[in-house]
Formats: sequence, C-alpha cells, structure tokens
Amino acid sequence: MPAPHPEPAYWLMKSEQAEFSIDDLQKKKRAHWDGVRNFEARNFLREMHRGDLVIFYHSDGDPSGPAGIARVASTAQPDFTQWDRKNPRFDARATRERPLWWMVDILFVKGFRRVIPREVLREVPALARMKLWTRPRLSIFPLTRREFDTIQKLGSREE
DNA sequence: GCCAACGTTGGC
DNA sequence: GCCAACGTTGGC
Repeated sequence: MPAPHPEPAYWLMKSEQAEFSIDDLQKKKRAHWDGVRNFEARNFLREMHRGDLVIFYHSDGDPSGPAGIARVASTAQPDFTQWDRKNPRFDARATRERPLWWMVDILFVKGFRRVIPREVLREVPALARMKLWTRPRLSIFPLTRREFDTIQKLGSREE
C-alpha cells in the first residue's frame, strides 16, 4: 500500500522584490530557491515536500508584503551556488561530498492583485502570532494553515 | 539611505 | 565557550 500523501505544509518565503519578484516567477514558471545562507532557513528548506504551499513575500518592496503563492516542486537538493567561486554566495566550507547549503524548486501558482502591505497584516488577529513579527530577519518560516488561508483570502479580495 | 535587530565569526 | 565586532536584512 502506498504511503498516504502527507498533508501539505505551509511556508512564507521572502525575496527582495528587485532581485526576484512574483512576476519574475510567473515568467519563469519554475525557479530554484537558491542562495539561502542562514542555518535556520536552510533547515526549513530541508523539511519541505513537493506540494507544500508558499506565500511569496516581497521584502524591500513597494510596499513590502505577501505578493502571491507558489508551490514546492522538489525536495531539497544541494545549492550549486555554494561551489561557484564567482558567485557572491560562494562558501569555501562546502564540499561536493558534504554540501552545506540547500535549495528547493518552486512553481508559480498565482500573483495577488496587489501586494498586501505589512500594516494591513498587522491588523489581522489571525496573523498576530506569525513569525514575521517575532523573527524579523528570518527569510523562510512555516505558517499554520490558518495563517496561510488568511493571507490567501486577503490577497484574493477584489476591492 | 539610515540604522536597529540580530545571526555569525573569530579572538582570546 | 564567551562575547565583541562585524555583516546582513529589511522596514521605514
């Protein structure tokens, strides 16, 4: 009997709007989420499964906030940029045998009609416990299903 | 562009 | 193993 498909998990992933935006993802359809160089964020990458859902968040944006939805397309693989001496994220500690940094692939799902500004999120009681507030510099973290649904609804509103 | 927050590095 | 210095993130 095949293993039951696991419940999807929910994540928030930050990308600088100017560097890689939800529009860039829409054009590419699928992208590597490489360049993560924080151990806690890396550990979350390694917990991801195909099918997990992601709030794509624009940091340093105008405004900053959730910009759309993506889906995890692969489990973690070694982030090749760690071995590339010409890449600013090159890490001399990493070897082929013992990679230090990991990445997943993500697929475009949808872009919100407009980015939800942080100050709007701040007002939403269901989002009060989000790691966005308590861990301001963490670029990847899990969301509860309720948090994900709440953000998705805010992003789908017509107005 | 400034700068606070905070994760990481490295000297001891 | 402590902790000061450093570097980066990211809101404003």
